[in-house]
Amino acid sequence: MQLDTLSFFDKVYEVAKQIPYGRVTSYGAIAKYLGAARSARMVGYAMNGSHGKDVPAHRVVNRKGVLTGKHHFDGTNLMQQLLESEGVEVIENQIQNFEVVFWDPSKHLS
DNA sequence: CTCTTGACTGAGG
DNA sequence: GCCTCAGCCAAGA
Repeated sequence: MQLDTLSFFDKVYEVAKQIPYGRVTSYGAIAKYLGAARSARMVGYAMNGSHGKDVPAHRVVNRKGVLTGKHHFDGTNLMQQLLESEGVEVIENQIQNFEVVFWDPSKHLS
């Protein structure tokens, strides 16, 4: 995939789609992988437009493993349910065993 | 071009 | 560890 021909938003989507089932990553990790480590906010901002696409936005959380973006999903706990259905334990918007389920794109992708 | 908007992050207290 | 502040920067108006 030629990321250089895509807009920043599209790059984020491409990486997000690579997140394995039952794993999660952070906005900063994605940004870093894209070579824009200072644009973590943009990653989250980009996810705003991820609706309608096959982007697992629920697998992207902030560095603490907190579902900061759950408010952008339909229900109040839809994001949490999606994660739990994948085997990720979530309590009060906080991912449990975050270090275990964390998936770093810069380490798993070429 | 300028200004605003953030689903963030790291540093400092 | 928590809270607050400031820097970050792409996209859209």
